[in-house]
Amino acid sequence: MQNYENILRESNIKVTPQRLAIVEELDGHVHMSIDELYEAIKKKFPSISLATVYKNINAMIEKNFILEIKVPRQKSKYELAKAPHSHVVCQKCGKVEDVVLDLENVTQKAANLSHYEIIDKALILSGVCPECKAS
Amino acid sequence: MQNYENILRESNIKVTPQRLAIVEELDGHVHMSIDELYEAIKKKFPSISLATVYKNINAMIEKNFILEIKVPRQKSKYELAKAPHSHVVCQKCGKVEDVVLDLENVTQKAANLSHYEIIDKALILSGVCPECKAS
DNA sequence: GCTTAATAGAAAATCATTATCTTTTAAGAA
DNA sequence: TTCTTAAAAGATAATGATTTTCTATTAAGC
Repeated sequence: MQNYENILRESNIKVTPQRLAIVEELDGHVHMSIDELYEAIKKKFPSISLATVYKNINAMIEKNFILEIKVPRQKSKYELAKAPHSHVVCQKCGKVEDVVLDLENVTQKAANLSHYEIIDKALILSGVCPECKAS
Repeated sequence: MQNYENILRESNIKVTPQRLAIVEELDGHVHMSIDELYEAIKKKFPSISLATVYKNINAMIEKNFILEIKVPRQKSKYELAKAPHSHVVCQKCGKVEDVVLDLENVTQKAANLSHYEIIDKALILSGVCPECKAS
């Protein structure tokens, strides 16, 4: 696990134990919903408020330190911002995983067709994960 | 505009004037949020309930007749299901537009990497539309 | 250690969506 | 066409999700 205290400070995010806890949870679990985060952090900070989790998540989203993943048929999941990547989601068990894809061509094509200046890409592929396929 | 009455019937969706109104609105506007739909339909059916709009949208989503588009930083938009395509969204004015892209290679790559069986794809590209770029 | 602006926490408020209940209606059968 | 019935509409309440408000606490620079 990295030294998130300094990374947060460099991003101009005031460092609080609650925020560190959120970041460390995300570091360990990669993708978590608000409820999963809240439950996990309550173990360290039993008195933390759900509103605090929301406020901190939103603050860190604004600083592009955390990303929100809007998953079909699920509540959003959150992850630490890192190298751009896409997501696969299992329609059976709900699991979300990263997958690194080159979207350069597709993005270029989209820019040409739409005349938009493309800044961000979000690709979510839904299907069935290997475990659910097997069972 | 198509004959949605028959298309709905073929999809085993009971045809009501309210449902036809929803479908016709979507046919005319392509992408609409719940609130836009509700406001538009109230002009034809002043007594329609927001709950009815939700219930009908959800019923038609279940029949794969309508699709939900989860847009970053916005409420979901809805569209009539048609040939698969992707979306571009303007971060300034919020407009959403269709763009037809070939995701075959990318999907294949994702399946290979993740070992998921991919069933659905959702690609949203965010950026700045030509109009907002100009102004 | 002091100062201050930002944050945490608790609770309430707001917003979004779904459920409940009664009345109405679409659609097939008679 | 009328009858029958299950489904849908509309009104409202309930639930769920997220944000706001307010006060006490605390991080961080001086």
